[in-house]
Amino acid sequence: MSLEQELGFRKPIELTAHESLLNIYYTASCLKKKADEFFRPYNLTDVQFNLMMLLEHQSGRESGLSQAQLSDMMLVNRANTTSLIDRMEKTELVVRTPAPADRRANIVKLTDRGKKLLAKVEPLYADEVKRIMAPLKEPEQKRLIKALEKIRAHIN
Amino acid sequence: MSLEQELGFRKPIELTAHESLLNIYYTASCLKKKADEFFRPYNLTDVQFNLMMLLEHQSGRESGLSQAQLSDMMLVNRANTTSLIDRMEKTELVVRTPAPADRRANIVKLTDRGKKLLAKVEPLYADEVKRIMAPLKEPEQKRLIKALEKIRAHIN
DNA sequence: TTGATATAATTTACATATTAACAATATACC
DNA sequence: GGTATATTGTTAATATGTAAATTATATCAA
Repeated sequence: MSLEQELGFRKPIELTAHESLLNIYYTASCLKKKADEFFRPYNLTDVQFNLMMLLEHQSGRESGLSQAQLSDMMLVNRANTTSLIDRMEKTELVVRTPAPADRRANIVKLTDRGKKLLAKVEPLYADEVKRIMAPLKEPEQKRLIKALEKIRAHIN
Repeated sequence: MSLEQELGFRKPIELTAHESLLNIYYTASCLKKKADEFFRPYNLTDVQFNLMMLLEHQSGRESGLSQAQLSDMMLVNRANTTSLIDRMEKTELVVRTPAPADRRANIVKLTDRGKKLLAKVEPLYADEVKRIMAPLKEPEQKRLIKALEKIRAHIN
């Protein structure tokens, strides 16, 4: 179903480039809503889950990532990471520990509770993602990824 | 450039379906950042501009749309539309007028100031959108749109 | 007609995003 | 070594998104 139909537009979007852009926005928004719904029973948000995934799968041998590293990997600024981690410390999913080599920096680590929750939710999340993307076969997904990479490369 | 490279991931994303999903998210996020930057000199946000576009191009002969109609077309809920229009009334871009046929409803209309600003910004915005989407030729954009439609159709 | 239900907008509480300004600490260079 | 500059994280102000509860008004159905 086209964007115009889904949103109840009375007139078509004239510019294909604009229609492409709005489709990317709108699809991301639909995916986010679905993700919110998926994570709610676990008292998690998609952003919090994403941060836990980064800590689990992207942290090196030292275990844990600095707030600046997390900010970069999540494409958000540092101010936002501060309050996100504040909330996640309150629910005991992560802890801040001082960085041994840099007294300005915090290393963020998963707590045992965070690790346990992630271990439970992650396989269910993977199944859900596979289910949602199933209408596109692997080569179609690869083409989609390439197209989006081309656009990002051209934004700035 | 791949998502992993752009975000400085140390390990690849294993699931193609997950990589597809993250690419949609991150591309939308990059586009949003670019849009924020584009609209800042006009004291506008992308959401405010989108609402003005809807009022200009999607409202019927009566001129203006109810807040509920705007909510549906913008993918945001009514709570959010209330505060968005509050802000836009303060900056005198839109006005609320009572709906003649339904005393519960407000009809939102562009002010003269709103119309003038839109007339100035819209062609510049169209150029920018064309520029950003230029790396994808028309048929590639159509394929991208179809792929995103397929995903949305399968979310729920 | 009335009583149940639905819809329009608002309010509240909260999560997440931005920028700008700031303090503390590192780093680079003369 | 000492100074200029950069980086890390925090705070404050603001914009945007969510859900849930509330008020006012419409609509449907017995």
